[in-house]
Formats: sequence, C-alpha cells, structure tokens
Amino acid sequence: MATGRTHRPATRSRGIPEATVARLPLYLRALTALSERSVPTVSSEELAAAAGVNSAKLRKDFSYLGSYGTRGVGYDVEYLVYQISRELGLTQDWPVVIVGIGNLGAALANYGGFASRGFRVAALIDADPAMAGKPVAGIPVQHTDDLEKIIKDNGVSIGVIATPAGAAQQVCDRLVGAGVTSILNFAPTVLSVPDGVDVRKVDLSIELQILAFHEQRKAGEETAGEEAVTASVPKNTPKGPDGDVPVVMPA
Amino acid sequence: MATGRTHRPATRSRGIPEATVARLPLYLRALTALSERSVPTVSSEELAAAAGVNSAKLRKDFSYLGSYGTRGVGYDVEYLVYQISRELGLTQDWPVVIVGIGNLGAALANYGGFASRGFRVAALIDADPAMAGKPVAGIPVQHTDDLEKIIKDNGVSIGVIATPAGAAQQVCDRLVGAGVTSILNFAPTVLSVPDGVDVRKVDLSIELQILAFHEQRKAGEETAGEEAVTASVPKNTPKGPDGDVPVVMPA
DNA sequence: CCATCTTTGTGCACGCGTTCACAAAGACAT
DNA sequence: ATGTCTTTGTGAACGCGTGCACAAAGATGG
Repeated sequence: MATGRTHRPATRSRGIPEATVARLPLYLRALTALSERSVPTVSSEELAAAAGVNSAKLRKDFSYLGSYGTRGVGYDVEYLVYQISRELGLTQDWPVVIVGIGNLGAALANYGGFASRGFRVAALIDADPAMAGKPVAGIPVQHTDDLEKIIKDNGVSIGVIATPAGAAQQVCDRLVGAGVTSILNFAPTVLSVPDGVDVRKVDLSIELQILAFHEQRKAGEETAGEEAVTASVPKNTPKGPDGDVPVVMPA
Repeated sequence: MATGRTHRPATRSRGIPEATVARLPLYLRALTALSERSVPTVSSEELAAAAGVNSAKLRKDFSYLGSYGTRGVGYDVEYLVYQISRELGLTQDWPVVIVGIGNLGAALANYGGFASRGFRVAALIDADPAMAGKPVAGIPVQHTDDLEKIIKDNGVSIGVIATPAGAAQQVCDRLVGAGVTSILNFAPTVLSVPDGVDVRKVDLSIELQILAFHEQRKAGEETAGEEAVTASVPKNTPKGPDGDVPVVMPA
C-alpha cells in the first residue's frame, strides 16, 4: 500500500472516515469493471471479494455515503458508480501538473489511469532547459521559470512532484505559493507545507523496506526454534536467499 | 487463498507493530542524512521533526526495538542506523526482479533508492520479445519465458510487478510458483496470493483520487457558511495533525 | 557526593477502525 | 396477503495506534 500521510483530524461535521475514503477508489474500480460487463446489481459479498475487503467493512463504508442498497437484492452498479464518483469529486475535471520529467515523471505522464478518472495532465514542468519544448506523452515540457504562470492559467490545484529529493521542497513551496493545495510527492523527502495543504507521499524504497522486514522475519521463523531474549546482539544469520551472491552489477 | 492483504496477526515472538515498521524506513532516512553530516547524537525531538512525526510516537517506536537511547543525551546516530537497518533486514542483500519494463518499469530500474538500501535489481523481465536483450539501466531485459529460471538462479524472494493490469495476476502466480514470497504491485488490480505471501500495492490513481476528495471538500467549505476572503488560509484546524511546520533548517 | 537539568521510556486514556451478529427491510413465491 | 428468504444497515464490542504526562535514568556542574 502506498504510504500516505497528512490525515485530517477526523472531519467534524459530515465526516467520512479517512479509512473509508481511501477505499472508495478501490470499490469504484471494481464497480467500473462490473459496469463494463453490464452487470446490473451486485451484493456486498461479491463486491467485497472483487475489491479484496471484508463485506461488513464495505457495507459500513457505504453506510457513510447513504442508503444506496436494496435489501434482499444488493447495490445498483451504475447508481453506485455515480454516487462514489460524485463523492470523490471525480465528476469534475481536475487539471494536474507534473514537475520533474525524469524517468518517473515521464512514466506518470504516460500513465493511463489518470485520464480515465477525470484527471487531466495540464502541463509537464522540468528544470532542465534542454527538455523545454520536447514532447512527452504528447505534451510539450515547459520550463520551471513559468511554473507560477502555468498553475494560474490552468487553474491547477493538484501538483505531482517527481523531482530529485534535493529540489522537492523548493518546488513544493513554489507550487503552494502559486495556489496548489494538494500535492502528490514521489521524492523521498518530508515536505513542509502550510495548514490547509494536503500532501500524500509515495515512496518506492519504503515499500520495499517494509517487504524486506517481513521477508526477513519469515526466513528467521524457519530457523528459530526457541530463542532466549538477550536484547542486544542477536547473531541472526538467516540463511536466506542470499546464500549465493552472483555478481553485483552496478547500474 | 487470501486476497490482496496478507496481514500478519502479530506473530507470537517479537511483535513490532505494523505501524511502527512502516515508520522505520522514515527514521532510517533521516538518520542517514544526519550520519552523512557527521552528527554524533540526536534527540527524539530533533529526529522526530526531521522525520515529520510526533516525538512521543518516535520514542515509543524505538522502545519496541530496545533501549537504544541515553537519557539526558539522546540517541547515537551510527548505532541507531545499524539497529534499524538490522531490524529491517537491510544488512543483507536482497535481489529483486522487476516484471514489466514499460515506462514505469524502466523508471523503477533506474531508481537510485534501491541500491542504496541493500536492494539489487537482479533482473528485468518483459513479455515483449522485441525488448529481450535490450539494456535498461545497464541491465539486459530478459523474456518472460525464463522467469522461473531467473528467480531460482538468483534466489529472488521479492518481485515487483509493473505490468498492465491484465497480466498482473498471471505474472503474480508465476512469481509465487517460482518461490517469490513478497510482491510489490504497481498494477491496478487486486492480487490473489496464497497464505504466507506478502503483497503491498502502490496505486497512483488511488492517491490522486484521495487528494481530489479532500480538494473538493476544501472547495465546498468556502462556499458554505461564510466566505473565506483571503485565499488559501482556511479556518484553524483544532489541532496540528502532522502538518506542523517546525521547518527545522538545522545549523 | 549531591543537586539540578535534560531526555528517555512508558503507563494510561482516548478515539478510530474493524468485525461480529442480528434486526429491519424488501423481493418473491404461493 | 402472507410467509419465507435474502441481503442490507448498524449497534456494540474489541483491538490497535496515538499522544499526554510523568517518573526514572543518566549527564553535568558545583
């Protein structure tokens, strides 16, 4: 799962729980697939299986949105697609800028999952003058100098940062200064933003490290019979997959 | 057969909370930066600020690892780097394969954050015969036919899936069949894996949708109730969640 | 050696999220 | 209409994570 932070303090009034919001896109994807197969209705059990969650959780999630189901039948697929889309704000157009058109930025620009959800890549921005004008995913890259103007001209409120770590905070400050209030950060840095600005971060390295932790524990479990806790220097030598280290081939 | 989440129910022995594990890489990154600046010790307050978390939370996190701090002084940076690295299993070499060398796969192959954390890209695999042999990030792409052999020859236990959604489950099955027990999934699909296999997913589109939800709510807040005149500064949030802005630019 | 000061480590309370289990609601057949 | 059957919506219990607040531990200075 992606490591997002900056959760809000439980929106007071008509608050949909943050955990529920995070699952709505999951339901929406499953529902869209059903819709394309012209399935008219779906039960909480079926939909939950398709989305990979518990059915009770799914029903509770939907209960925050309203009573959109029919007892004894299930949920109307089309209607639910619409309701969730509306709740997530996907019925409107969201212009997005991507800053930092390296490998990752280019991959993001080419990513098809954006356009299909109401997100439109309004501009690509990079600090390298050599990139300026060069088309990526059919969109010409523009220079960082024009960042503020681009944001304002396009009414952009969501920015994606795919720059190196060193440039991220500076880019972030300029985005916020120009009016961006939501940021998706791919740079491995903690961003400081004023109140009212949302930041979600995706860190590939962190995800791998979490996997490594579990992987190590799995490997240790096999060899661990009974262990006295000595609390300091466990000579844990998991005879894991690195028994034979072939050749380290630097990139 | 489990679907998607393979949650570990706090196994008997050394149960470090999942939430803590997810933050360890964050601390490690901050500590590494301090180490490079030859800072000998750091207090929980300083380190917490650098990692963007609450200091009490950080101390509690560390308490699960052991008592590595010195009261009145703080934590020894080098020692803590080692302890966290060991806990995360980063002191050993983790060969990783990336399947699906499109835009995203290529970006991942080029990502520098892997090698610096003990992860080694052992192989790149793609289904397109035209890609075979072509070097990406200095590593020749190999064909899917050889997937099983590559996994076994290199002792790979962590796989990264960057294929289109349609191919993801099939690739996943083959990876698991060949011995992979941890998967990082970038395809927008719910993967079914047997018990004992961990799956983490990163979905770019979902992150944007969550941002859109909050963005829409912000926009709605302004028009409801009284008008917020001065642009971007909203009403005070009762408490600072994580978004506190200490902006520590340490000397 | 004692006093004071700093910072860790943690007991405790609170709130959010998850899950169970079941009554209410509606469809459908007779 | 009435009974049966299916599935939703939710009250309630539980567990995990978070943050406060403070005592314990060690450093430091006199």
